[in-house]
Amino acid sequence: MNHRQTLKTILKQNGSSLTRTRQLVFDLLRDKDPQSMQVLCSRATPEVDRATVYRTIDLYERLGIVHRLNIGWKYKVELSDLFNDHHHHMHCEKCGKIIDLPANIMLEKMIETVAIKSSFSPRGHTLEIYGLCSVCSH
Amino acid sequence: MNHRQTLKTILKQNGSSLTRTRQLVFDLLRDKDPQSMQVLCSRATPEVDRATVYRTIDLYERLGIVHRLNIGWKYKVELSDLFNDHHHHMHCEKCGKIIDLPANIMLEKMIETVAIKSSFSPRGHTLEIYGLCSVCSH
DNA sequence: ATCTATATTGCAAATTTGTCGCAATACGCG
DNA sequence: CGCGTATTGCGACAAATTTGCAATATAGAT
Repeated sequence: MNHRQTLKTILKQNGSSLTRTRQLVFDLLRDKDPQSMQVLCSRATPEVDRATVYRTIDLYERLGIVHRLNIGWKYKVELSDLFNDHHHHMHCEKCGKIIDLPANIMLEKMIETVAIKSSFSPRGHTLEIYGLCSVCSH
Repeated sequence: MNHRQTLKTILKQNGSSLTRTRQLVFDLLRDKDPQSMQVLCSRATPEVDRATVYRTIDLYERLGIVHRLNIGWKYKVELSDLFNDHHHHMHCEKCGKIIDLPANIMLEKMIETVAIKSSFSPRGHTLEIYGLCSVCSH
């Protein structure tokens, strides 16, 4: 099943539909990794109103379509693991670059395990590493 | 070195000083784990002005004194590992409870390792697990 | 302790970010 | 095509965060 279909299916399960607007927001999320609402909204305008972008992201987050993460100060959004390989981020505090860190099965397993050990039922997690990228670290 | 001294030293290294105001904000952070700016500001008022609370938290974050984390949608702040044992958080999506998860040496080590393997110099990381707490999961 | 240069703070205003109500429009389904 | 419901735009709000600037506090020298 391709991504568009997946998206449509998830929306439908929720009694919602894949409108032109929602498709557009999805596409904007698709072609660029973590982005701020600021950027997202300005890229969506004037096709889509700011309020609608917010509403769409709200919906997408509730349905697990997007994922919100802290990069530096404000948050950014990106497509969830349903549309992306599960990964984490490393954030260079100097140049601001965001580097994807492919998930490591061992690591994921361990994270899940420690949660379960505390009798928590994990649905997912966010791991953000901050420090200096290879270029900035010397 | 006690915490007050540590704080003072860090500030001094930055050419800043530990003022009455900054001490107060520090104390507010101290006696309650992750809190929103909302709460923090209202607890600080009227001793300290809202704008100053923000400025202080900014400074504290730049200096690694506080740590910002996403709990659901909004963020909260807490003292960094310098003043707390390093730990992660589990966030119950139903009741909103935040559960501290003591750091696991094995896990921490592994996180550091994967970062270094990608020639990144990690200074720290944030791990937030979301899902359902033991009470809400049935 | 007093003085001085600089850092910090409060206050009020501006900006930015996120929400809401509601009438107009688009969508899914028969 | 036509109906009933979901979605959107728009403008107004409300909340959160930032800024300029004059007043005040602080560190360091005397």
